[in-house]
Formats: sequence, structure tokens, C-alpha cells
Amino acid sequence: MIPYDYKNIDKKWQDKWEEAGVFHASNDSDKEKFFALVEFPYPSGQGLHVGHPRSYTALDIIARKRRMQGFNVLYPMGWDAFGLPTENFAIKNHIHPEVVTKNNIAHFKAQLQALGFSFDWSREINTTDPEYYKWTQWIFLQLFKKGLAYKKEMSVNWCTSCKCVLANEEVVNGVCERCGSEVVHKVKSQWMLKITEYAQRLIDDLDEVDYIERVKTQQKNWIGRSTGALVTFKTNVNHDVTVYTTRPDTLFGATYMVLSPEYAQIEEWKKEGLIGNVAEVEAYQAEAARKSDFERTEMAKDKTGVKLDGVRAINPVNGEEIPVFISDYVLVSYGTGAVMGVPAHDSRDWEFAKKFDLPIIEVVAGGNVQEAAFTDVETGVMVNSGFMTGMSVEDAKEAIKDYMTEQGFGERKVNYKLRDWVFSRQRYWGEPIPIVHCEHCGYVPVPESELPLKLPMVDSYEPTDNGESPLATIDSFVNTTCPVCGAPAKRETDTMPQWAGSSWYFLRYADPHNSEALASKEALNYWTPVDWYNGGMEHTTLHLLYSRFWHKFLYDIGVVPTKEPYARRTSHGMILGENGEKMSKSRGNVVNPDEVIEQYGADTMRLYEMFIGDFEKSAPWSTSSIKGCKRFVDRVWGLQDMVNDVDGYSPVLVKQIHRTIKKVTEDIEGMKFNTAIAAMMALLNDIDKAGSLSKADYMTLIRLLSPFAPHVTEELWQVLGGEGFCSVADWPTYDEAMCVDNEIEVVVQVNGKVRSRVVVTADADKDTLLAAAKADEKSAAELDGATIVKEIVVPGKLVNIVVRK
RNA sequence: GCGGAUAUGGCGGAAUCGGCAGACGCGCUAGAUUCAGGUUCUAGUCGGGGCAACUCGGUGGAGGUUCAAGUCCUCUUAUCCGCACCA
Repeated sequence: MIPYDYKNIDKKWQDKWEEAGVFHASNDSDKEKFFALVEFPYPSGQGLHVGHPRSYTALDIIARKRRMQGFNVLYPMGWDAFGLPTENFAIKNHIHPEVVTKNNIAHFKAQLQALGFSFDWSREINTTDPEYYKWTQWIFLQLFKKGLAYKKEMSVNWCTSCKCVLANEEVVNGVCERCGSEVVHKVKSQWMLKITEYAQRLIDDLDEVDYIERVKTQQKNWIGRSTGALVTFKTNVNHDVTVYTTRPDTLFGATYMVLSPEYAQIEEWKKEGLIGNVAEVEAYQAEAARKSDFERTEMAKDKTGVKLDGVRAINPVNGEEIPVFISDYVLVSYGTGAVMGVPAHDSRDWEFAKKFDLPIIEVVAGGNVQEAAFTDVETGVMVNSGFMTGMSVEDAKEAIKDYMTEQGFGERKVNYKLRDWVFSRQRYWGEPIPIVHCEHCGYVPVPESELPLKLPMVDSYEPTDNGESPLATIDSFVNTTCPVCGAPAKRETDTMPQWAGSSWYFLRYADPHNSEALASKEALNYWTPVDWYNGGMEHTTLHLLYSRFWHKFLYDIGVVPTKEPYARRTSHGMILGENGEKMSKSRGNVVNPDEVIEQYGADTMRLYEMFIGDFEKSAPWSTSSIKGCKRFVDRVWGLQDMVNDVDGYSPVLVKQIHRTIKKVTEDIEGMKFNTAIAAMMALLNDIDKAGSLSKADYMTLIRLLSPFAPHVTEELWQVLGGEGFCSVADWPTYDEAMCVDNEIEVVVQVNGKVRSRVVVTADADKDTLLAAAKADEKSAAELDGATIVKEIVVPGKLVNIVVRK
């Protein structure tokens, strides 16, 4: 036996697979298709993180197993390469982002290839490739044409020192991450996408897909459907204020009203001189504007606010005049930007009322509202509520909605927390938004024939100091003519967010080189939906929701054949540093995958990534634990010296082999990779005990192990004279009858405590079991002189005899 | 504050349905192999008691349901993740 030389073996088979195109998917095959997908990486300058291979290895194992089971498998990879870090690196080092991206991709690709993933590299995609983003732009134009893209004044984070727009991520504790200066809100006209139009469908269609439950829950909570009512309050100043509430039943308990500091009518009131304390109000508004969203939503903080002197609202059910406040806990972006304050039955309102000494009127009995807000809607009974008094909360909700509709001061309303998607970025390294602004024709789409609208290659892509995109300084890009009227016009200079390219990338894999369409109808019909998509929980509410939204839109306009993009979604846990904390450069606990591969080889790295723990949970890296996986690979290699000349499976191992096939086959489907590996280790221990194994035993173990450790098994397959590539050899099958024992050990309990064990035939019935249990010496001793109260017999498991002594 | 999770030996974890807690691996201990270190092999390894057979206790904490609870229910504590105070 020659020694196990993983360095040569890894490289040898990676080359051979590529040469033979073993993992190339066919768009024209009689086999059943299987589309496995992992989130394509952002090729950062740091290179691959040991977290990346966890997801990639997991789906590689599934993809490889499916190939061995005879499926036509598509397992693709690409690069989500637009984005901030590359741009910032480029600016700092004076290297063009395109060059940075190219280098980073080359590094990433080499690292991925060193792990032997069965990606179909002939379908590699890159979101920054004009041939790719042509179609990202095309989708945007379709959204625009259907009225789903629109412009809106939105606030952006503005660093007062860098004089540029910051991403939320760049704002740390209210100051600029880079320079530490104050960050303020600045209003800018931005492109928005109407994802809210799809809110209900994004909830409803979750019933049709197989996502792990916490992903569904998180998406539903993020979309946040609530049913309530719009209630209009007249005011003493002749402008009605409409509030949204989910508790219209508590209307009689409304003792004040709160507007968001940005509430538009306030400006009118100020102009009209209706507000007595303008200076105080403006100071508060300015303070609120300075606060980052993070600060404003800091929950532990004290309630703050300012009363609008001179403005009072009139409660429509009882005609009471109530004071009107502004406070930053009310957000202009949710509901109507105005709420009614019911301190007795909402804890935030209660705190606010205590602080400003406002009356607390109980309208639902069941608590002590002077001590705390009573918010239980299940048991409460209405009091002090006119015609609703005596009703349950549930009935009152309906009664008041009917009443307000009848009286014309309110209506039923379904609301969503979900907000429209801000689609503009004042940045260089993104897809240009293909819109021209013409003074005569307004916003006009760039003709589809002119796509891709390429990002101009320039030397300077630094942020401008007026908050415009760097593209705004490039006259040759900005100045154009209107596609409709031909008059001089200006191009949109904002670019798209990184999320754009990743919202449809999986479709491109079906037909990556198509220049006529984002992918051909045939290819999409064949490959979509994605059968299995694995990714991180951190993408649950942004990427996953955005791509579902785009997919539904593409379905609506007849581009894709399915309502949902992904049939199944699973999620992996994070790999933490050895100290149990998140891996990061600043913590100094980053593990470099290159070093692991260098020291142990790709197969050991892959095995360890899967053996590290429960796939769905986070797990700390352990350098010493990797050794266990290396030993396992070494021992499998060493079996070469133990091969006997038995024909077929060895009689002493045959049951164990069938059981292991079953276990590994099932565990891979359940993503229980750690226990699948444990089962193979246990089989190896049995083989060691047996002292020798047959070639058939060996070749079955190798095929089971192949998806996990493809290189060493491919080499062993060749050594043992297997036909073709092990990577596409037939997946072993098992015989259920061979997985069960003829005789089993059954536990005998007395009063729930294990007292003995008896060996019986596997199919022994209850009476036989009970008789055997009672006949057993040890249990008989326990039963001696006691009264049997109850006898429980679970065939195949145990006998429990309950006695009284 | 809201939402979502998690808690099992020294460590990572295992335990279809409520049915033998601790599979598998790391580490550790002892022994063998080796010039030595590493490697490899053998045995042991949840805690208390016992030479042992065995026995008592044990899955963050407190209750409960059950013949039987890591698993179900109620309360509670700690930790992690997300967040847009969602009215």
C-alpha cells in the first residue's frame, strides 16, 4: 500500500473531473432534474471564510448523492460582485473596482476549486459582467413599465464630514464609521420598488413552499400583516388627522394623539401660525432628524415629545377634545404617521401618559390601569365605552368598525409593516439605473436595444461632496438625448443596490450564455424552480424576500413558469471562532481555510465542516477536533491492507453495511451530516473488529463516503478497480430486511427503573415479552412479594411492571 | 420593548413516536509500539459510593402531566441572533 498523499490525490481528481466534465449539467437529458443552489459569495478581499464551505459542502454532498442516484444535477456557482467593500477598497488603494473584483474572484475560485466542489463551472456567472447586468437592468425596466418602480423623497444617512451618503452599515452608534463624525438625515429623491404590492402574496404563497419553519415565521413577522382601522379625528384647526390602530375597540379610552415629527401637516400649521410653541416644536424636530434610525428605535429610552400648543383633536365617539403631541416613537413610514394614545391599554402609551401626566381611562376591565397598561385582549370586557360596554374585546372590535364606517369617520384597514424597497444608491460600483430624465417627457426608460447600459470606465469613482452618485460628475455619461422626443436629457446617475443582481441570479444558471433573454423559456421550464436552496438566516428577510418578489413579478409578466423561485429552503448555522465568538479579524480568531487544506487535505476539511455539529446550529471551530476526521480518512485508506477474497458482503458485516447505507442515505436528506459520518465511523470500527473486509464491503463504504470525501474515495475506487468515476457510480441500496436484528434486547423496568434486560425474538408479542420479563431472575426478585398494579409492554422496546410493596 | 432561537459529560455533539441519557469524535488517564517527539494500537473515561456484581444521583432552575419526561404543559433564569418603539 502506498501512503495516503492527499496533496497529489486532491489535485489529480479535481483536474480529471474538470477534464471529463463530470459535473456539467445538461439542458437536454432524459434523467430527472435536480437544481441545488447555495448563495453565491461576495468575493471579498479577505478570501474564503471557513463558514462558506459549510453550506457549499452540505449541498455538494446532496448534489453528489443525487448524481449517483441518477439525477441530472445542476449545482452552479457565481459571484455577487457589486458592492461597497470593493468600492471602498478601490478608492483607498487607487485600483479600479473592476480590477479588484477580478483579482478577488480569481482568489475565491481557486480556493473553492481546492475543496473539490462539484460545481458546473461552465455556468459560472458574475453580476458585474455587462452581459449579466444587462438583464438586471432589463428587469428593472419591466418593473418601471408596470408602475412598480417610482421616485420618492426618502431620507438618507449623510456624513457631515465625509460629505457623502452612508449605508446603514457604515453608521455606527449614530456616527460615521470611517471618520466618527455626526451623521444626519438628508432628504433625497430615490427610486423605490413597490414590494408592498406583493405583501399578501408573499405571505400566502409560503404555504406552497417547503421552507424551514423559522424562515417562514421570520418572513411573516417581517411583512407584518395586521388588521385594524383608520380613524379620522377632526381638530380645532380645520385639518382632520387620520390614525391607524389595531385597537379601535379602545377608542373611548383615547386621551391624546401623537404625530410623527415629520408629519407633513405640521409644516402647514406652522405657516398658518396655529402652533403656539413653534420654537420648541422645531427644536424637537431637529433633534429627531439628527437621530439615526437606530437611536430613534432604541427601546429602553425614555419617552420624549412636545405638545403642539393650540392644536387639539376631537375624539369622534365622545366629542372630547384631546391634546396633540409629536414624538419620535411614532414613525412617519408606518401606518399614517399618527397614532391615538390609549394609555390604559398600550404599554408605550401608558409610559408616555405617565411622563406627560395625561389621563388614563380604563375601557377594558381586567387589570389595574393606574399601575400598568392592561393589554390582554382574550379575557377583557369593555367598560366606559358607550354602546360597546359589556362586549368582549373581540366583539367590540367588529362593532366599532361597523359603527365608524356607518358614521363615516373610519374604515377597516389591513396594514403591513413591510416597506417599499429603496432601490437607489449614490455609488459607482453598481448597475446603472437605465432611466433618462427629460424635461418634456419626464422619466423615460432607456430603450431595451441599448442595454446593457454600461458603467463608464473612469479613473475617479470617489463620492461627490453634494450627495450625488459619482456618475453625476461624468458629463459624457450624464448628457444624452431623450429616447422619446430627442431633446437633450440627463441620465439617472444612481446605481442599483447589491441586492438587485442576487434577486434573479439562479435563473441565469439555467442558460448562462443567452444573449436574447435572461434565459430561454425551455431552459427555465426545465430547471425551475430551484429544488433545494440553502443559505444563511441573515438573508431571510432581505435577499430571500426580494428574490421572491422579483420572481413573482417575472411570473406575472410571463417570463418564468413558477410562482415561487425555491421549492425548498434550508439554513445552516454559523461557524464561530475557537473561543465561541463570531470569527472576525479584530477578534483575531479567524481560521484560514487554505491552511487547513494544506495541513489536512480537502477531504478532511470537508468532513470536519460536516462533523462539527448540528448543521442548523452554530458551532465553534476546533483545531484539535479536525484530527479525528483526518484519522478517519487515514483509516479508510488503510483498509487496503485488510481486503480478503470473500465474494459479496462479508457475512459478519452484512447487517451493519445495510444499516449504514440506510442511515447515510436518510441522514443526508435530513441534513444530519454529523450522524451520517458517525455511522460510517461506527462501520469502520466494526470492520476493524472483524479484522478484514471484502472488496464489496470496501466499495460500498467508499461510495457512501464519496459525497463527503470525494478525492480519497475516487482514488480508492480506482485502486480497487471500480468502473468510471466513483463520483457518478451507483449509490448503494439497502435491504430493509437486512437492517433489523432477529433477536433484540428488551429492557425490563420495575416501577420505571431499569432492573434487567431480556433477549427475545424481534417479533415477540406482548404476552411473550411479559412472560420473558417475569421469568427473568433479576426482575423476579424485584417482583417477589409485591402486588402488580399495572403492566406496560411496548414491543421491541421495553416492559414496565408497576408494583406496590 | 418586540420577534426568533438555544441550554445535555472536560469539549463538539447523539438520543424517529414520550420508552436503556451520553452514539460518534475530540480531549484526558494507563499501557504497548517508537531512539525521542509525533503517529499508530489496546483499555478506561457523566458524578457519588463500592475490589466487584452493583447501587444512588443526573439533560440551566422550579413545579406539573404520565407506568415512563432531555423530549409534553406552566412558570423562571441565562445566553445568542434579528429589529423598522408597528400603535
